[in-house]
Amino acid sequence: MASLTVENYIKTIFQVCLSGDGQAATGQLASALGVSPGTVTSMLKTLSESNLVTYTPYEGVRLTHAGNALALRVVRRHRLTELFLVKTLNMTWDEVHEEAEHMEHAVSDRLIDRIDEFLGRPEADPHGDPIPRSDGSFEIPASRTLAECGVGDKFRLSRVIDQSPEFLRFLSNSGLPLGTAGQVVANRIEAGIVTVSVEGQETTLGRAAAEKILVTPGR
Amino acid sequence: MASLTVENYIKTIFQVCLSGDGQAATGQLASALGVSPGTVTSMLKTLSESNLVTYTPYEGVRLTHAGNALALRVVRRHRLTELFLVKTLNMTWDEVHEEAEHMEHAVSDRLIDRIDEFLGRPEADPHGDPIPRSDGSFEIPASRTLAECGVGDKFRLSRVIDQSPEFLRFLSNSGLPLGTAGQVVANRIEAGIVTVSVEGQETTLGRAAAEKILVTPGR
DNA sequence: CAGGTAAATTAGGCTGGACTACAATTCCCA
DNA sequence: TGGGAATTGTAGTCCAGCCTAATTTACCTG
Ligand SMILES: [Mn+2]
Ligand SMILES: [Mn+2]
Ligand SMILES: [Mn+2]
Ligand SMILES: [Mn+2]
Repeated sequence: MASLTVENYIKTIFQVCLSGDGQAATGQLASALGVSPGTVTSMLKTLSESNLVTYTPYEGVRLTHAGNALALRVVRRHRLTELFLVKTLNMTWDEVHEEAEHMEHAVSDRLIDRIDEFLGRPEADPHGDPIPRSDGSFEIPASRTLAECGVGDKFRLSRVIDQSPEFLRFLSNSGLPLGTAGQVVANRIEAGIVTVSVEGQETTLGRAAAEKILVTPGR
Repeated sequence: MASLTVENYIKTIFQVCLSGDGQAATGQLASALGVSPGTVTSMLKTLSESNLVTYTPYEGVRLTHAGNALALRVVRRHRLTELFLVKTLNMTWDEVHEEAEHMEHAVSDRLIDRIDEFLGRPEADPHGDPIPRSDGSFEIPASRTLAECGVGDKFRLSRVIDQSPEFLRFLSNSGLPLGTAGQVVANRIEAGIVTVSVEGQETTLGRAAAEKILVTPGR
């Protein structure tokens, strides 16, 4: 059984690898996990001996097949837990991450499978992040950022990259929850602004914000 | 913040004290927690220094006010979690204890309060154990064992002492879930047998089983 | 009331997971 | 292309929780 600490390392390596070049650097892990670089180095040796990662000093670390499977299980527990809390207790998408961060280590895979069934085998969590399936399969739906959209493009808000409670609340308060359908009415790179129309209501976002929002073609 | 280990010690001390003379002995804690007696002794010193218990070597340990408050919070989290799993996922009373045993350390008090509200501020968990309230109050409803009932007594099954999955499943399969109303039709001490009638159906239990079942006056 | 037994404590040791301080490596730019 | 800065790795230390073995205490019984 992997300890809570090991699960957190593996999940973090998974996420850093996904959002980069497929490798995780010691420093990235250290800051993501809130520990010192030396601590990461020694843990990487441990994980390597457990055959969860392949580690090349001064170069980086990547997950083995077993490590990837463990990461997917932890991510699955996290995301299904988040959705479960939203669906049953009406919690909001800015509240659930913190709770799931702890619960992901405490719920059994059996319980998670029941939650999965209860929720009707959902494909995405409250932030639009895809949910790994119990058989270990995992697909990332195609999408682009709102900033990449051209004027006139119709879209559906499918995923949020910046999951800080502040940004999520900003989106909710701006009438932009997950699933929102709308149309881009302006995208001025020089001005660093994207304006969208949602149900007749126009909202203007800064470019940085627009880059944190993923959309699929709408309507 | 109390660690998972500390929470487990405090909860166990609480339970051992309740089911005995108000004191917990080192050996009882060691076997309940599955650790060696020496380990318990050293932890008791730690807990004592944290002012969670008062510890008298060779005599026993009891909870301080702060220790009692912590124990009640852990028990509250455990029991509300159990009931939540039963109500939302239709889990059975023999399945939920194991899950709650882990989740009780992972769910925040804020989340538990929302679960409490969602469930309508229940007074008892799926096993009939009373749920401590968020203000720290805690009452144990009066009851007696089924074995203490006389012939003709009408009862309602209010709580189960032996919470092993096997016993709980036995009760379910015998048509004796929590809340069952019935009547004692025989109680032969010599034979070590108690017979009850539930909805016209008679069931005979051994004395040991009858002592593990608590009832309130029925009808 | 002495001695044996059961329970508890102490002593010493181990592992996982963290830190700091220092040394080595890599990278990047002048 | 050499040297300084940033990054990474190493060494040594600490603490929480656990263990076993040896010792001490308490209790009971003859
Ligand atoms: Mn999350
Ligand atoms: Mn999420
Ligand atoms: Mn339980
Ligand atoms: Mn219970």
